[in-house]
Amino acid sequence: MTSARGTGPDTGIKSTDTLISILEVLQSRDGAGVTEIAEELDRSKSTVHSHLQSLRAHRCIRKDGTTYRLGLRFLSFGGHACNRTGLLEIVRPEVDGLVEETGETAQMVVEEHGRGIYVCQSRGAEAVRTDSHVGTEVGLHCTAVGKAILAHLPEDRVREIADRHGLPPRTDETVTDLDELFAALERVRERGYAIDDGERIPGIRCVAAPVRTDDGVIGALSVNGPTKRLEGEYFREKLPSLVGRAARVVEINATYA
Amino acid sequence: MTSARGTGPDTGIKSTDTLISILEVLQSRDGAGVTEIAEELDRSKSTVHSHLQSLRAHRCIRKDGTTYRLGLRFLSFGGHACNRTGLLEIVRPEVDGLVEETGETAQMVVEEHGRGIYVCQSRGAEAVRTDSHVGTEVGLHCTAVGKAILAHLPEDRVREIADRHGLPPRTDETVTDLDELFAALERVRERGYAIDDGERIPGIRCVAAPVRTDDGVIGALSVNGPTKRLEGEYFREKLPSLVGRAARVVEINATYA
DNA sequence: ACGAACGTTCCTCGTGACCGAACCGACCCG
DNA sequence: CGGGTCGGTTCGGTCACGAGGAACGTTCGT
Repeated sequence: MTSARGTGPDTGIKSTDTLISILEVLQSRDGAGVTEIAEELDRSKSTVHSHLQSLRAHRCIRKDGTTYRLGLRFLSFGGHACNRTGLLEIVRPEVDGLVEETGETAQMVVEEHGRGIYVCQSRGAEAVRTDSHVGTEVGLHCTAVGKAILAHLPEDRVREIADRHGLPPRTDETVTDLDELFAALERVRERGYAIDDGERIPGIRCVAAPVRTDDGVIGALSVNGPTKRLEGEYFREKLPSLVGRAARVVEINATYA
Repeated sequence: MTSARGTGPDTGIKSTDTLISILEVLQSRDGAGVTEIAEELDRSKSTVHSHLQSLRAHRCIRKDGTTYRLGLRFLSFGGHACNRTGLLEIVRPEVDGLVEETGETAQMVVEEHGRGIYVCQSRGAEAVRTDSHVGTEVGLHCTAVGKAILAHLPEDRVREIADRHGLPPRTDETVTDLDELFAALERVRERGYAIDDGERIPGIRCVAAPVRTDDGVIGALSVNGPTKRLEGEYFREKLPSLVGRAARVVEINATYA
């Protein structure tokens, strides 16, 4: 069984391990007190307290009364991370365009360390409210964006990712078998786009197209919405063509920038 | 002069100090190598290296060939930080609305630790390209959003912030005197909105309105654009009324959520 | 007014962060 | 091809410093 000290890897600088585990607790609870964190991580209150003090001195967390919360400084770090290539500038108009054309939710997801991260999202007026937003992490095997990305990664890379993160089921529809996943990826390559039919959230369908440059896949664009609105010819023909076109525009702008 | 060990405070957990200083270097350079970071921070290569290894194991940074870069995981932390109240959900439509009405750039800025951080931004087709994006940090004294926020903070809080961060000049127009700043804040309170006329970036004007709830100011909304398009009655009357109306909508939705 | 629960401070001990130096591999010269 | 340079990576000893327990202060609720 895994150690009582959270779930993170125990490697390199130990203080960093505890630091990150504290951040993870803050993230999972939307803020917490010293005792709460200490118990969760099975560490002394004083240890947690001094870490929190240090993080606060660096403006990484904020203290509202007696509860500590993640700070906005991480947005600053993260913003730099995904804006360094000017990617957002290129992506936003296309994501907004997809929302205008469909009225649903559209987003751009980028792969990093075998996980998908939303870097841009736009929601239509009638769009369903999901819990996802910029910064949300998703597994690659259970989302359309994920499969669109995986389909264009080298096979051993896919195995490595599946090995590292597993294929945890999110709903009854989630692909949990590696061979089955590879078959799905083959279909994605044939069609040029990926779909997710309730594999992450029941009742939610999603169409995604990969965004590829000379460096390989840099991410995927997608539109998602309720199954009842996304069906028939619209779901099978129109939506893939809209998403695909947007993805190609991003590709072109990304390669000449 | 300042110490050779970066600029951060030396308090609490020392490893955290070095960790953050490394992140700061990565941020300021858009990625860097081990040696480069070690020299910048005046530390041994091995120290920097083990920190980088550790950060990478936690998916906080990525390694492209031989250069290390900030990772998207920070977006995940930051996203949680600014989305916990559902604020973004409320703000985005208003920011987008302002862009539609003006064609310029609009944004929401939130104060934290005496600095302003962009949590939402939208750019019109004709909007000027500035270097700001979600996650960008700005000083409060030299921006319209900042002054809109400061104007509704307690006076001692303002002094504290000015004391901590100073009033560094960004352009010839920047307010650098504390009394002058207080006078400006008084005008902001009278008018209900704040302006920035080239105080941060020459040739760029900005109109901002505070967003206040029972908890105090939670941030400010603003529109900015080139001086030549933002002038006369439009700048003095129309724009403030548009921005103010959007801010009030956010206020209402934020208090009943 | 009392007790409980929590955040904060203090102090002591054992360890892990730091460094220097050696190692390795890539790249660039002649 | 071979030597040199520049970068990243590995290794082991040392001593500052982070961990932890206990005591203290404060803020609740009753």
